[in-house]
Amino acid sequence: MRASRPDLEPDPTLSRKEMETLQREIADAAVFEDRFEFDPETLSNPLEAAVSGREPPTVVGVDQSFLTNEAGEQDRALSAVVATRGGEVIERVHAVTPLESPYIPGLLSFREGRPILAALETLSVEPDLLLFDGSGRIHFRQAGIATHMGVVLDVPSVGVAKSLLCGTPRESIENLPAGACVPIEANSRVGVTDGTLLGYAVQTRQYDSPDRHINPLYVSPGHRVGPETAANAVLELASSYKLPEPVRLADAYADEAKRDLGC
DNA sequence: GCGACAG
DNA sequence: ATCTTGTCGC
Repeated sequence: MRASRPDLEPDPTLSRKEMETLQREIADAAVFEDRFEFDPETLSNPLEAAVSGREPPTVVGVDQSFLTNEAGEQDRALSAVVATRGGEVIERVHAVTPLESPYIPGLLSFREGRPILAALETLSVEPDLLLFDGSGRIHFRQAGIATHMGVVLDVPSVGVAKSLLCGTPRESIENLPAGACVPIEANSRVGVTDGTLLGYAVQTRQYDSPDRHINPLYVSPGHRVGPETAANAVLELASSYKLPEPVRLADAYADEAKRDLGC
């Protein structure tokens, strides 16, 4: 698949100031509400799809690993993409590209965006929904990597982060029961009116015993998906593990492909 | 000036 | 992200 807005692609050579300006453009172009054709009830349930007479949507997970050179420094990114439909893997692709930018909190898409787009260009199926490891709207300028990629490709996307970049949970997120969702609202660190709903802390799994507990995921709209749909999609797609299946599979594939290259 | 900060 | 053993719980 190709970019529908190549002018908004993350350019690693931009100055920090220019990157932030581009992110505000991305946020302006982003749609943080449902605007897609597929039936969200059929995301991972083939039976629902059969009953509704529609084929399940193609959900694609994206993750990265990094390769080291002889000197022991990270010099390349490996982007892994796993496409699923009705709970089954239908295609896997990956791409290795040179690293062009360091990791800077808030500017992740300028480090990982190009590699991701390179991998997605080799994907033959058309994604109905893209899942990224990282934030979407939960971002200083409402333009996390899921939002940036979703806007550039104009495909519905969701951000799935393991820790909270910014924003404030409306209530305690300690030891939530499986299935629970707690709103994450904008605070003074986010460039939008305080209290704006940015996403949800989503508890996909939880231990039974009260001894130790699992932390929630932080789910936010990337593009063309509202916060409720994003949270429900992640709950729907997380069958047996904390991470939604497409992301978990992409995570494993990123490591597998890395090993096959000898680290 | 100080603190905070996805992967 | 990555470097890594043991350890707790089902």
